[in-house]
Amino acid sequence: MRRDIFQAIADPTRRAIIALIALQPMTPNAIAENFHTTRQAVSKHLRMLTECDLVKQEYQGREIYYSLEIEKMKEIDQWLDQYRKIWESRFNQLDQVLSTLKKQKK
Amino acid sequence: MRRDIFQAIADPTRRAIIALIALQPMTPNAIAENFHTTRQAVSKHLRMLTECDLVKQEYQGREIYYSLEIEKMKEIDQWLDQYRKIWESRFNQLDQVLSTLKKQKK
DNA sequence: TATATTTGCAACCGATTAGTTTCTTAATTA
DNA sequence: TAATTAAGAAACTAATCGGTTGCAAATATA
Repeated sequence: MRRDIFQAIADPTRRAIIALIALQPMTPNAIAENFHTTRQAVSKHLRMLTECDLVKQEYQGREIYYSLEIEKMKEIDQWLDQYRKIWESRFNQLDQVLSTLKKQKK
Repeated sequence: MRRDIFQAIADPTRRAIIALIALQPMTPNAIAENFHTTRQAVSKHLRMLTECDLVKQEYQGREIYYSLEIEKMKEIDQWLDQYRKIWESRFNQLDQVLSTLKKQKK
């Protein structure tokens, strides 16, 4: 089974779960109330998110609180970095063109 | 068929294609040479990437040059923004704790 | 004009996915 | 202690995915 962060965020329900538990830790039941699926389906998503370290569990009696492992999200940011460099350099090129045009006007 | 940018970057081959054509426009044949799959499989990936506007085509005779639509990559960056806020605020909180400790030492 | 090259599309195949229902385990509460 | 509640695991299903082979269309070249 492929189990990386890019696979994890590919599913819209999982992205919604991530957004929910980013705000505060939640139990599977509480999370499932926000979706039109069964608790078991949410549980499977949580399992996958846990397996790729995007989410951590905290046991409290028979309840389990899930919360976002924000550090893991940085991996996406790091991957994006190579492309950020590209769009920033393009922006700078545009900036140069604009300032050259400005100088010519003067 | 689901066809959004998060689905598009979920596959490792597609991420590799994106990285390749970010550097310079390439034809499907040239791209396929870099992978252990058929040209047709690459073609299917390119079709999907094109359908969600991550890639643009430029026709040149019977050849088609594919290149990255860097603007589209910003969408991931924008989605990440909500989480970037979280990890930056946590960092600031840590920063505050550290500076408080420093003051107490003095 | 005949042949070769570049490409996309359709049909098919096995594996994976996202969901369901059913069941078990463990903790709480009446 | 018995009933209830929270959660995960297993088995199943329909749909999708990533890949293949075979084909057709369009362009380039001999």
